[in-house]
Amino acid sequence: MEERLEREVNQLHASICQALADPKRILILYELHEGPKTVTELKDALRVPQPTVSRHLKMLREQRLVYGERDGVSIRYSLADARVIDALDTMRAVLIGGLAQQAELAEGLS
Amino acid sequence: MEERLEREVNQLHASICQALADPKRILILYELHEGPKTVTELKDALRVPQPTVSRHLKMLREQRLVYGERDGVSIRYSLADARVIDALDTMRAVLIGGLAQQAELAEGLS
DNA sequence: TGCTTATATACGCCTATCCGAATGGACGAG
DNA sequence: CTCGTCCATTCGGATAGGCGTATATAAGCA
Repeated sequence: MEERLEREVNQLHASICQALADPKRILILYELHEGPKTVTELKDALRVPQPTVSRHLKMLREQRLVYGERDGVSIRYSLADARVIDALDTMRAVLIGGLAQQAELAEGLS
Repeated sequence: MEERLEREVNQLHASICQALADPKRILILYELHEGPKTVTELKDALRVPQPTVSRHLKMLREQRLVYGERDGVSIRYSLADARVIDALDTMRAVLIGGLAQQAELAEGLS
């Protein structure tokens, strides 16, 4: 049973990572880190069609990474947990580390 | 041009997150965090067919999250950067936070 | 009610990913 | 060299994700 639960938590863990596995969603999260924004503001900032933004927001909502509050005619989205940005920054650092290592290798070949 | 570069880095950022977006790969990374392991050891620990392990390792290798060194007849894999585990732990904390919030909501309904 | 703006969803298409089963390739023992 | 072990890759089918277009829902206002 503990086995079963652990598998499920792991599945959720993967799902939440999956939500980060798209460039546009990453951009959305970084945008929201600067403060709450409406769908229109996001679509203008990212230069992406509105349905695309909404679909990505839906996925982020389902993973509880963001939430939206109606504000008159528009809906203002916010980060649900700023730690997501920490995780993204860490992954970016790992990425840079990998690129540096790759560059060293290339250097060695010359 | 700066625009172009930023898009590319973002794509890589997403790719590296994509590598985390699978339960088995998450388990592999946590296993490797305990120390280097061979493919056979991983397949036994995760109770997964060997080709599956190899395919996942390939993806992790391509993202430079792990690397393998031949050790006689087997290949010993290691984490390339322990910070990946930090990021995973952070995401797991975010996940737990979301679940707690979900539980509060459910509580409120009773 | 009727119109406009803002957001969400549905549909169809394409691409990517996952898996299991089978195959291929590298190493060491004898 | 041959065999057995360990690991990697390929193939085919099923599933999921992303996008653009078109459409639906919701709020505000006349």
